[in-house]
Amino acid sequence: MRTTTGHDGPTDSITDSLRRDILTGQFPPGERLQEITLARRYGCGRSAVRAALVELSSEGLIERETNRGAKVRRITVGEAIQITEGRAALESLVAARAAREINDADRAELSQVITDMRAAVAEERNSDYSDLNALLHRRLREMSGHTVAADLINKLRNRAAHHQYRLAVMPGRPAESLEQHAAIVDAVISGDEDAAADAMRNHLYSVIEVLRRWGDAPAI
Amino acid sequence: MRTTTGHDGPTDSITDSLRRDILTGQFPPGERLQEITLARRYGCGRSAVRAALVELSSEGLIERETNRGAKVRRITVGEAIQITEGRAALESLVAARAAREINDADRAELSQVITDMRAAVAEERNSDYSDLNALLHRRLREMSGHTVAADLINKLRNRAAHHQYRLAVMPGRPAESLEQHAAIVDAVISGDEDAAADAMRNHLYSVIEVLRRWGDAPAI
DNA sequence: GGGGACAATATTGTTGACAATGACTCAATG
DNA sequence: CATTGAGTCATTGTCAACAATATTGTCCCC
Repeated sequence: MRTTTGHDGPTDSITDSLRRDILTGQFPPGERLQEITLARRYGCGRSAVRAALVELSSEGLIERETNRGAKVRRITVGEAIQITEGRAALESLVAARAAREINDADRAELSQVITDMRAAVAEERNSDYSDLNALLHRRLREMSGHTVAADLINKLRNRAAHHQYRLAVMPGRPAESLEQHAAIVDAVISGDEDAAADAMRNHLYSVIEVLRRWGDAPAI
Repeated sequence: MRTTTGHDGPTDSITDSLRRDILTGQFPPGERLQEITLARRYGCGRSAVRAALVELSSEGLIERETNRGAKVRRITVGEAIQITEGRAALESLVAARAAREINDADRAELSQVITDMRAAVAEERNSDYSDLNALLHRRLREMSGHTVAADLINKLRNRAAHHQYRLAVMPGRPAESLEQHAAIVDAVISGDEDAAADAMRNHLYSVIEVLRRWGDAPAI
């Protein structure tokens, strides 16, 4: 069951519901997050909401001022670049580790993802490509077995989610990033740790290049 | 004023007090953190304690289970290695950025830190050397201007603090790490981004080497 | 008409009580 | 003697009321 408000009820924690609603844009950057309003929205008391606000604040998704409430954090392009630089450092580590730990089943799965990506780009199914993109990065994190880095990357991805989204709908961008993803998978499959790290870093610094071009002409 | 319990009162937040008490070993790994006990200790209500627990949990310092309370997380050697690998990825980014942003005042300051380090090692003032070590890394983060990476590194350092401490009192270790720190500073001062990143990575992977040797013979 | 003091309102921070959940004790039973 | 069950206890999760604080609006005086 999924309601139109975008939350499933008390099955998952209020923190997860609120995080999802922020990431999906139900609460745009800068929006005030009033405790009593959120409590009514999610059908719980203020304490649960407060716990969620504390947690999301430490994740960098919202900012809280004492006695002045919480609001959705507005991520500048400059900060999005720093976030992606951090991701580049950590995801290259993860890619190298995945190349070391790879097995045959994982090799087949990664190849399949690239195949699906090519199809999605060819047929201009941008949404599917975006999903496959997330899937590829997630599976690489899982294969690496590096839980510490994987956890940090997850939080960083969330923080820059808005900017990442704008990237996915940029004309010509999927085709460009497809080749970078293919290079990453090639390196991981062949077990070349250094090449995997380089390919991943190269991919994310190309993302940074796009963000930097946006820096001069901010949109939305 | 500083009491024997090691907290200053309500001047700083309960989160900071609790974090400090965990890092200084007042609450050893595995210790249960009971809300009502902490509330009495810090002279506040349970809600403030709960907020602190939520935050420290997301920092990785404690683990919380629903309806079962919180306890200080026990960091295995394996996890300490992963944490240091993450730090290596992020601190090498920071070192490179510091090398790019360096100015003359910072150059003089970094040189002075190395000079002080040499003196501390020569006179076997291990505690002083440890402080200078923290100072050097912190100043490099500040000079880099990379707040995102600096923040993540801070949290990672906290998580592995216990293991780092054991490292500082290891015989012969300060002398070894001194040369690595000197190499980092040399590269940063000369503005060579790649060399700075390499030197920092080299330093932290030498830390990992020590941790790995400990893995076979865990102490304390 | 403008500025500052002051009251009114709205919102967060805190406390205390109660409900819900899990762990433990101990006896009864096979 | 081990096991299972009910009952008890300790602890966390939740809620509602109250206090503290910031914001807004109003009135008076200049």
